[in-house]
Amino acid sequence: MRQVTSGAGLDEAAMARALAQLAALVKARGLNSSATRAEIARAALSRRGHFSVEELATDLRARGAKDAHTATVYRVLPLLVDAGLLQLTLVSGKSARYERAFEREHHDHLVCTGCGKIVEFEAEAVEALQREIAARFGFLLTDHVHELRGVCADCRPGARRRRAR
Amino acid sequence: MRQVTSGAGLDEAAMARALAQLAALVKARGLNSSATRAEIARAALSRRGHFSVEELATDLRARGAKDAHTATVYRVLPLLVDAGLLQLTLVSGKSARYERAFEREHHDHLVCTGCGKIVEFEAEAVEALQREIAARFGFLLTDHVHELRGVCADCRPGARRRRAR
DNA sequence: GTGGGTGCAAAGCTTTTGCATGATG
DNA sequence: CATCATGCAAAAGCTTTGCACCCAC
Repeated sequence: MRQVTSGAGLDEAAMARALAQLAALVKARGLNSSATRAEIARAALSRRGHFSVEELATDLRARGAKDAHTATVYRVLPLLVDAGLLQLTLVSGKSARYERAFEREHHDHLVCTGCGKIVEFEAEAVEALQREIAARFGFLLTDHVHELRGVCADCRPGARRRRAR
Repeated sequence: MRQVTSGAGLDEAAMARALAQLAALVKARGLNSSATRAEIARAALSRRGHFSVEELATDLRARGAKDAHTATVYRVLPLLVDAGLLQLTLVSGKSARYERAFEREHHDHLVCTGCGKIVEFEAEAVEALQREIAARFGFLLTDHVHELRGVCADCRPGARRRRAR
């Protein structure tokens, strides 16, 4: 298994590919195009790591001019997920969190319950087992949630203090 | 890997053991005993499968007499989890769902997105890999969320599409 | 012009919290 | 009687929805 990094943001060419992919879905569904939607997509894809709807809405507000309202963001995000630009992650916790999925490899999460640190990893052996399990019960696997929770080295006794957060 | 069944409810002896375990935690924490709390524990342990807080509260109301209020159920459930009687599960979805953990073996879930069917399975190989992954990053694993989502055989038309992750 | 998209406000749900009252040790 | 537990109501998130208006096709 190996660690996976969030990597840098998308360059303009990649951003264009992402928007094209979104446009394709929009067209396929017979929807209209929209500057606001594209703006939300840009903001979302510019984010590093995991973000909440509220954080994204704040970013959009900071971009000045056109500020997409929270309700609109809520309406648009599922579309971005369907378009493969984003994915929903880190299910534990109250509010939904997203992260970029476009031109990123699949990965799961290891979260420290002490400091909140998140390690992203990819383990093909686990993926294979998941497919095997699903097949064994006659399921066609479409998706999965896999989050490991534990205490990282820094947050364990032996290291120093443990600061709340 | 193998399937795990919810099994029948607890018999009276097991119920007594569960309540004793809860009492032990209560004592350890210097809390008071309480009939309401025991009643909530009984109702929760009598449930089959997965249940929401609201469903449990309804059960309690149906038991007549003493009806524990929803707020109380919310307050008590975490204690039952800490006592090892229940565990939080099926994280996808809006509201929290619990299931009995007392005298049951660990398992994860395979959920059909078509009909909602849930298969509970136990895969030691996956557990081992999870420990290995955590160790590799210096984490002490305390918990995990692992939910596979797919479409079961009954919900798939004879012609089968393809959609792997 | 028709139908989708968005801003805004209000509603909806689930969960948490404050306070007064009642139970426990 | 000093705490803890509970009922009740109200608040507090997070997310969805209704409606009027705007924009794309």
